[in-house]
Amino acid sequence: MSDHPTIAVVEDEPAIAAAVATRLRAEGFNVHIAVDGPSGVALVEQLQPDLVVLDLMLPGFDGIEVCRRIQSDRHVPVIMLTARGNESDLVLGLGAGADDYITKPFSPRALVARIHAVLRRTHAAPGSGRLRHRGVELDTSGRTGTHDGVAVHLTVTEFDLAAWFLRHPGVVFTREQLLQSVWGYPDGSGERTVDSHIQAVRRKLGPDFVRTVHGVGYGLGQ
Amino acid sequence: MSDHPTIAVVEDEPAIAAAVATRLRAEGFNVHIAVDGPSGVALVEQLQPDLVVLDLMLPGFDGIEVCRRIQSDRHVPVIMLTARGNESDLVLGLGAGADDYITKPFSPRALVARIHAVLRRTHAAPGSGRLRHRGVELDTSGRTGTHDGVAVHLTVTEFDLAAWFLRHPGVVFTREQLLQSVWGYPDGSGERTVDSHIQAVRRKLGPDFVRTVHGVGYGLGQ
DNA sequence: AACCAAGTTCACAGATTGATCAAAGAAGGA
DNA sequence: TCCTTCTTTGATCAATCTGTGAACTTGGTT
Repeated sequence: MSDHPTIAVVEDEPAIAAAVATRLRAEGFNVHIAVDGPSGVALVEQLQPDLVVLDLMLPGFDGIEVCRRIQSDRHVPVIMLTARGNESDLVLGLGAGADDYITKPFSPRALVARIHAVLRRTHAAPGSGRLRHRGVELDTSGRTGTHDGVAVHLTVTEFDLAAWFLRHPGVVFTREQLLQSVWGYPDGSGERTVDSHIQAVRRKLGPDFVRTVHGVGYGLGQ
Repeated sequence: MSDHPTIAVVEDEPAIAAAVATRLRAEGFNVHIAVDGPSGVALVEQLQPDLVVLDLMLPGFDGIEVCRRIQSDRHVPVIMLTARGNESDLVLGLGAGADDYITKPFSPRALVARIHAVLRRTHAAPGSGRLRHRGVELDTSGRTGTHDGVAVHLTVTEFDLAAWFLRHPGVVFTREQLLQSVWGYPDGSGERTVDSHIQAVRRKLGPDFVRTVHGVGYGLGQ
């Protein structure tokens, strides 16, 4: 994690987005903005922010859908922005994994207060011990895993390897890098070792869980 | 256990849920929200909160059912929210294991007061309580245990070890961690000691009570 | 199409780790 | 003190995991 928390703001009204961003930057946050659903999802996946401020009324597809997609990979704290009185959306939003909400119009101060509250809450329990991606879920405290809802048995190495990929989505590692970081080996010991365990992980968590990059190495499947 | 008590709020009206959550957070509680029965049950199982605030009128399946499922694993204090005058539900709710109730509309202050009262009652005597999991039940005040209803004799170490697992469901501990936390030993003293007591606990509380994680240690059986 | 490089699969020997047991040592009560 | 009960420890055996090479398949290049 960085020094200052990173926040993604997904909001289509530029005036509001800019106002929020300015205020949050003044508070010392690192702020990035997206103006519609698809780019919001992309931003969150790329940025891996500490928190997302999400407008429920968005062009493209709506905030509920964004919320769901954001959460499918891993849990990111979400604060929803909503029009007053839109109760049903709220219910859906909280159900889709939002952590809190605030109704428009809101004061910047109120938003900042909520953000601090949510960050305090989620950071205190670091990572919450759960890693998710597609149909795969790992519980790092219990060292258990599920694939499409069914529990799978993972050996220590398999678990560590899978967890490594889940913690570094989108990054491709060479076999040597994996031996160093996952195994802790100094260097050069058998590269087939990695292949073997990749095979085991694929068998247990699905063939597409890890992606092969020919001539380079492996990374988390898209 | 954490510094601040954790509370799960299961309530479908977002306005009420949010109001309650805000108030409770201001009191220093860790608050999580679910908006229907099924996700409520899931939340409680995942979160293992210190207390549950539960609306009796819920979409999905009703609060009584939620209450029953929540309690099946272990006892969690439950405060029910109910509409005034719905006496029959109250009776059912209290029968299903709720600890207290409060009728809508209620003042946040009243709810907070009840929560403190219930927590005092259950937490204050930290040695008095019941721990449950599957067919195993431990009475921490009497230091007695039952397995599938029949009383079993547990030695001090066995009881403490079993209780430790019950208080940390889903978490896997190394032998060294167990020696530190259950035995209070500084380090390095015989790891076979742990094995021996695990064996004893298994013999008395069932082979699946503790789960072995090869290469890591032990955890409460799933 | 043919070729070479890189990735996949498989089986198994060796190593690591866990289960079990017996017995010595400690603690506590009669 | 003696006896009982509990705890700890080391030895042995069984289960499980890891690393490795060889055969085989796939992908990229000329």
